[in-house]
Amino acid sequence: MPRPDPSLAVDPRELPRTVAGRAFFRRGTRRVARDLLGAWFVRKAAGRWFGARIVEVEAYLGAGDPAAHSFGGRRTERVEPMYGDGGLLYVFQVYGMHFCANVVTRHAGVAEAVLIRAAAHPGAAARSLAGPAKFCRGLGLDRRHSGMDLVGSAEFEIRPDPVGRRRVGISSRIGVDYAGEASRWPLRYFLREDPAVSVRPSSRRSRRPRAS
DNA sequence: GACCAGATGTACT
DNA sequence: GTACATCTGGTCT
Repeated sequence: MPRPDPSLAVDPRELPRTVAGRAFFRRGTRRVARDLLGAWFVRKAAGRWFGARIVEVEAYLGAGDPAAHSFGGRRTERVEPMYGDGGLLYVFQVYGMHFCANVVTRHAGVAEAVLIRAAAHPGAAARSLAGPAKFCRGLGLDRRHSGMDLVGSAEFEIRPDPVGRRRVGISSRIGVDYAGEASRWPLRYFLREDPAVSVRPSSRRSRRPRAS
């Protein structure tokens, strides 16, 4: 079981007090996505606390969203956690070597989720969590965590930012060109001017067509 | 900034 | 069997 990066250690006394409960995750997916900005993703492992502050997310809107793994009601073993109750973790592997973590939203049977694209930690290099796979690597998340609960868990919790939302940027989602029109939907949310945001507007690359 | 390789699970034929 | 993925790091210009 991969461990969190030691540089992501946190002092529980310095985290926001409130722990997100079931109701937080059962709200509308875009609402949850925005409210995850600034929130701390916390993992307790080996008797220590680790975590990072979420600075960039994307909403995936279930059966009606061609970019979502649950598009058209697709229901396979991999995506099953998306059909669970709000507050579950959905972790999947891409490109054979990377993992991406999502927070499941709404209620059981509605397969929507929020992808965590980037986070930050005062003790870690500025861009070390700038990307969904980097976030998973930093926190030691992989497929075995898919389906775990972020509510009432001994290992995971989300602590929303009590300060409220700061300057939020909105754009289209990254890396979903295969989804056609839906790739332009404004479902990516990020904290403006945070150095850990994974893709800067000026450096976004257009996806190359896959070589055959 | 642009381009490319990497390594394998997952979905579908 | 086959195509491709909610990506990253390195190289080259």
